[in-house]
Amino acid sequence: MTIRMIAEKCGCSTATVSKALNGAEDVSRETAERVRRVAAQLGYMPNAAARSMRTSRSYSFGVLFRDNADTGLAHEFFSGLLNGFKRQAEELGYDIFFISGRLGGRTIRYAEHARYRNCDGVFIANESYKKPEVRELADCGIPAVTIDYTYDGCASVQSDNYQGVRDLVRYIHGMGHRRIAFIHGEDTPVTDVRVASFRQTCRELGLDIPEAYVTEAVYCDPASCEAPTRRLLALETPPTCILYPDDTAYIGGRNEIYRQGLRIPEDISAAGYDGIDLSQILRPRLTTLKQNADLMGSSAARELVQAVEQGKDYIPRRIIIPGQVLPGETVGRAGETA
Amino acid sequence: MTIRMIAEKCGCSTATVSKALNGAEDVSRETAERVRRVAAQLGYMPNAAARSMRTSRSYSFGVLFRDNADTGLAHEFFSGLLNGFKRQAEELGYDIFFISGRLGGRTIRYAEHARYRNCDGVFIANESYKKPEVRELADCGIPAVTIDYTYDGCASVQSDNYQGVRDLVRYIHGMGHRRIAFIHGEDTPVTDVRVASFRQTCRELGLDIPEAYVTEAVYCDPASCEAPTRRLLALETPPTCILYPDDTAYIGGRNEIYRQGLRIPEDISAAGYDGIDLSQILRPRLTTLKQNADLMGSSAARELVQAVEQGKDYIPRRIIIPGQVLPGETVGRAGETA
DNA sequence: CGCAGTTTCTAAATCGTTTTCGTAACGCCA
DNA sequence: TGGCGTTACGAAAACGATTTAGAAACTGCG
Repeated sequence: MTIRMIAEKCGCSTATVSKALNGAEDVSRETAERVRRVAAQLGYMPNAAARSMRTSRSYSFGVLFRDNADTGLAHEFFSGLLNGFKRQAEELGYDIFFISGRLGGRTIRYAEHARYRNCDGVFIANESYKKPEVRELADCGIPAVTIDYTYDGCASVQSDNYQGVRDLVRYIHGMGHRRIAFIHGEDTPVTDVRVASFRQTCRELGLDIPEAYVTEAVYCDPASCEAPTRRLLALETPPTCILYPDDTAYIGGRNEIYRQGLRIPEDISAAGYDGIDLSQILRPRLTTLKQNADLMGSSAARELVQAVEQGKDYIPRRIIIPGQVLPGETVGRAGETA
Repeated sequence: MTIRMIAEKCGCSTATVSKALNGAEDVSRETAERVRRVAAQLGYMPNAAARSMRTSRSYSFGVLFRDNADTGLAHEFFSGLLNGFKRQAEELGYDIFFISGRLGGRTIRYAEHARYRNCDGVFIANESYKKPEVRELADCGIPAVTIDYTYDGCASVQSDNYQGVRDLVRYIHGMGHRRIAFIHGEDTPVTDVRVASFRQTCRELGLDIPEAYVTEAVYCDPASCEAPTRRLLALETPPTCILYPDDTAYIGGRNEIYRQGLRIPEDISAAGYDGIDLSQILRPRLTTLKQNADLMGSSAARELVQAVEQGKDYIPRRIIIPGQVLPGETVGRAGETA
């Protein structure tokens, strides 16, 4: 079913058919209707490749997700991000495909891949922004939106990690806790923000946080939280509440706490981050901060469409999406102050 | 950078450039090398749309994943499936994009979407195979591979659910259990196979399974497992081990078991299905059956490439991927027989 | 009737690649 | 020299859409 067949059946030219289907001005209402009727009847679908070649618009977005580790899509935060992006992008008329570093047994740079597929925009999430190859992609002239990271000249959507940690700490403080520890994730820009917010918020609240209370583990790696948890519990004045890098990592802490014969939250309180399903399934229900991954994804899609359609006029924006404290049962009321 | 620019710079025709880059026979080695050198130097990338139009091959696969529910990608089994498929497809030279029911604010049938994008093959996973629209996609002439479901004329990759349940039950039987209950998922073809295997295996083992031992919950829905678990534990002769629909759903059972003041595995044993990360993180570590999602995905990609490249000659195959019992700590040794 | 203006349509070029078919050049042999 | 086979290359035609520039038809007006 090409445009030519419709033209023949309608007794008009392909130009007219094209214009009729695209709602151009200079085609009479009757002709337009006839063309559309015939097209529908023949089950016509335009050929994306042909259209793309002529218009140099593919109506597709490339998505860059970490492809090495298994954690690419498995993590609920990122799958939520992708879902939100996908849904909104499709609603606005763009399909999405994955940008990868391999194609046909050969290694290919991300930017090459994006150019090869002619994508109109790229969505960069869950990749190491330090890699020069990623920066090349962000800078290669194709509009891009990044997640939780700012390149200049590039729009970004960021989870409000500063306010998130702040809200969480204030909530915990409001439950009476004065000795709060933070086992944070490995060194990344996001971690920097969270730790900075933690320290600043504690300062504002007049809490004295010993250095030993701020320690490092690995995101999504429960085992990495066991030793830090053990060390915290063994301190002379242990914390009354521990913040974990994320909900998944919390499991490691929880295992360690139980192993020590302690109860949550009676003996020690704990909080996670992300607000994935798991956190709400566990008993006691985890107190955590829910990141609005879906909204982040859909905002990114809307922003990317703006960037594409405004072209040169577009001014990159930074969109901050707030999270929300999800009070669970793992942060109990602490009676006394430290 | 088009092929024409390379031609000019090399002083030859576009035909020669094309042939040189594609490794055709009738081009001298020197010319081929010169062309390739210039192409690399200019950072040439072919235009996928143009190539696709000419060859009517897009080197892309459409992927159909359930897009309504949130569970689309969040579930580790499906994200594993997708990851495996994606990696292998890209290795073989195919990009992947998502087929969806919406495009540009309009509703579109899956098959239309697939035709629009000219994809060379489609990968159908995690969708209700009962929907006529899905069947239309599978039948629309584009080679397709389905997961855990057989359409005729269509290749499929299936997890060996029969053997999986069988292995799991035999493992549990080997641990001394004689009263085994199965809380299975909602009515789907996969569930049918698992329940059939459960009954048959029990029969082979000479176990008498009362009707009340086989009951229904909902996949990935922990809450749905609470009541069935409660009912099982309240029976006059309760089971000594309960199989859950999947690892996630098990959490609901676990919560209920703990609420009753019982211990796992001392008082009651339990097993999951899927072998997602969560199962190995929990303490006690969950005894479960690991489905090899990654291998299923990559097998599907290989099979789809076969189907595409063999064309008419291709004979659809059904590929069965075995799972593996992951012995954890939730199935204990049962002392006596029932 | 002639002219200008408007509406509706079409011919043809174009996007970047692959592929077919033709042919020039060359070497070889009789 | 003529004929033949081989090798290396190029001209040109596709693929299916959009778009530009212009033509045809019609209207209205003096």
